[in-house]
Amino acid sequence: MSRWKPDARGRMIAAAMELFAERGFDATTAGDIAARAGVTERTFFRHFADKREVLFDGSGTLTHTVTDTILAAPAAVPALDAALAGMAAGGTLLAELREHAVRRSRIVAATPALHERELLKLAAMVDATADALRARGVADPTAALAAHSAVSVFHVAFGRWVTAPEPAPPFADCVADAASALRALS
Amino acid sequence: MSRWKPDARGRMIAAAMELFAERGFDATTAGDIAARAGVTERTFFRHFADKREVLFDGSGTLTHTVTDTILAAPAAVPALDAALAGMAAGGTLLAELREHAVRRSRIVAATPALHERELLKLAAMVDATADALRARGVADPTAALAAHSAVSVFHVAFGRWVTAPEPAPPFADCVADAASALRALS
DNA sequence: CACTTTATGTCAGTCACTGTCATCAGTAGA
DNA sequence: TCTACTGATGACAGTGACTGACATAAAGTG
Repeated sequence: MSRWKPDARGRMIAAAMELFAERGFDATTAGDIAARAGVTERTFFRHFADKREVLFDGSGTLTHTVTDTILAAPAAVPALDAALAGMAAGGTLLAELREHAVRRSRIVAATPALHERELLKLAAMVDATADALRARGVADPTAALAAHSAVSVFHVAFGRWVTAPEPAPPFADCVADAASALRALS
Repeated sequence: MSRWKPDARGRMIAAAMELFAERGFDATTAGDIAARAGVTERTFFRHFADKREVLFDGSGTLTHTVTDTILAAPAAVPALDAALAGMAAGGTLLAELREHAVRRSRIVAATPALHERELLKLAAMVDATADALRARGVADPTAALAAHSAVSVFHVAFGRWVTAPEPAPPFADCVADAASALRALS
């Protein structure tokens, strides 16, 4: 018998999602989340750098999947195509947890502070994508612009995917639609 | 003789820029800024929604210039071209205050919290740009993607413009360079 | 000259977040 | 088995961002 119940981190994430959905982000204190998870406020801040981060626990994994896919693409694949393949791969990660992704996105959309943090995570994805492209030999500013474009496609595709009525379309279809609209621009 | 010295807002902005540059954002309290500007902390928060906003006072004007330019473009101009024209127009606004823009961008780059807020302002520019394009009859997802693309070009162009050695190139040249790299992607 | 509006000061309060120290289960080594 | 040592947690005090409520007085308005 261990001293503490296991998966305190997971309990805090679940508690935060519930409380944010029930009362909203601003009306929920860090202490509230901690109490529902059965820990102290101090423990909450040991796991999460700030109150917003509790909703963005998987963003590192997502970005990692994206860059792995880009780096694994054959060298002949053009920059934008490689980046878009990364986005599609990241999407399959989300698709496994659609219910969670939808609930989470509703909470984020309802809270300016969380929306702002989401933009930071997307920017981190842009940077990581650009780094991966540079590692493939793509020069700036092409690498940066391809990364921006691909993440914009991901962003638009994600927005359509989470708001689509059930049964949800495959995430890859949303990416393909947005990508073709992007290519039609110029 | 008036009761208060005029332009409290401008004094607070100047004081914040000085203090952030001297000691950094985190080591500067709202009270410090207020004191240097000759007001109280409460007055600071009456003018700025939070400590970060003091560095983003002109962002509304910038976005407004962008959308005005987009709406004023002839109807025959394609979506992406209209959006890029808006970005170039916004750039001329910055070019008038290059010294300020450069100092400000250094402070923002050195502070994660300010970088995050800047992303929010860019996202607001994306939304406003997309709205302007929709008002021109551009449908989604094309409007959203053209807006994202144009603001990405602005972002990349701005980054190159502020870090360019003197004499600085015209902002419009930076936009043109980034735009042609964007078009070369697909 | 009243009356209102506007920009500020004052003060108390909540809450996000941090530093520090104590506690104690589990683990590794003597 | 005894003894450090490690790691996750609790307890607690402190700083600073931000808010609400009320007071004040210059400047505008009739």
